[in-house]
Amino acid sequence: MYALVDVNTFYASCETVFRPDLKGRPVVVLSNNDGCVISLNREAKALGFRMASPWFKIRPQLQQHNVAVFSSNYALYADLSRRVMETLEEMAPRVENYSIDEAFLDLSGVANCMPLKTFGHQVRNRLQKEVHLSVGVGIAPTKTLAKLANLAAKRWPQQTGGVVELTSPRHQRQLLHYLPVEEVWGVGGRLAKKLNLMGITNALQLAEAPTALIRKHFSVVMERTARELRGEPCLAFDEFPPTKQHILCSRSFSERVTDYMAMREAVSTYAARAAEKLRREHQYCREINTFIRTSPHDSRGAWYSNGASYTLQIPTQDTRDITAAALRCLDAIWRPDHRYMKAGVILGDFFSQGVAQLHLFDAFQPRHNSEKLMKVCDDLNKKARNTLWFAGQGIQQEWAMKREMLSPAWTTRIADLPRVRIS
DNA sequence: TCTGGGGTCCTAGGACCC
DNA sequence: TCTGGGGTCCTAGGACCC
Repeated sequence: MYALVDVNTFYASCETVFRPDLKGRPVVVLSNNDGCVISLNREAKALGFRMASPWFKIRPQLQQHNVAVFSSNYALYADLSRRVMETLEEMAPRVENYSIDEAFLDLSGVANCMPLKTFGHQVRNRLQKEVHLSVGVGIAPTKTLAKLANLAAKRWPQQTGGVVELTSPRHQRQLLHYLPVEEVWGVGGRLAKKLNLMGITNALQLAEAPTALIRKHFSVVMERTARELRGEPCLAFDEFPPTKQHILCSRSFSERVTDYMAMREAVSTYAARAAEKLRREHQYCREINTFIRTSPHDSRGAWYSNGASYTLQIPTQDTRDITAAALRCLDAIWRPDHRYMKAGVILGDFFSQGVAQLHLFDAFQPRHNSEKLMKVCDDLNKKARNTLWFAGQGIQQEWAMKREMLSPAWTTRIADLPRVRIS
């Protein structure tokens, strides 16, 4: 048996934890750059506001309804997420940290101690009391069913008390019959449309469709989803996250970038940040990819989107190598006279140590003392962000993202408070 | 009339998730 | 004026191998 625990309206809830004055008030959280809505609490949803609405379009209505609006504050969300996960780890034998606001629990053995539903309520009560966040709990024999049980717990909080146990086949069929197929985990808009054309509109019909038919029209992913709905586990429980295959750092700019030097600063900054993430994963990479693009919504000027990649001879984790490669890629794809909206750097082809395989006649040698130098940089920046950076990243960073309604870093150190630039 | 069989690796693109 | 960021997995097709 698995449980899926998921924090209700996570980002919006985090913003209210330290602001009791917001109780009962609608709250929304905006994406990076204060672009669009990415989290809304129950009150904001009840007013008819929707996910992904551009802020500039709904701003007047938000003001009119006295909605509290926040820029996203990832330092705060990550810290509250950590507290949730730590609490869950104390309660369940095994925990899979699935996303910033959800975890699967392996409930093996729990039923010997108490009814599973009781356990679900204990989890809920404890998180409410200790972390001041409200969660939904779904319990079922497969991950996909646990997801649906969780959905039901959140959709009918009054009737369910926030906990749904979906262990009996009869209850499973009832719920599946009720839910449209696009609500199933793994079925997105495109696949739902295709399923609907085949006459499969609810989750029960997908569960009962012949495997051969599903396999004929879809990939093995859909077959697994259908089997999971029938109660046959196909998705493994991953207690330890597998090592990443790619690391990406990208941002939209606060204003369109047209200047080559500004773009170099941005790409250098993302490369440095990606390198930092790489070192935190204790990996070395060989492939560096840079992409730049204009806005698809921009009616002025032609749309342009391009990327280039560079493969190093020797895997590296040194910011200097990664930045140099990222800038080489930029030079290959940079075209003047575009209004760029976004750029990013992707690292790939990872190795767990620097010198994986030296080329027989290789002129390239690993940099001397690279690891030590990078460690010094990381340690300094860990104490206080942006203590030390490479000159190429720039100082003014006019293109850096906008976060005009950022909440304070309630839970973390003073050093992490939003930095005020003194010029 | 009629031209093998069995693999690997890589990449681009499409789908999904939060 | 203004529309996020960071990931995963699978498949088809091409190049290449013996």
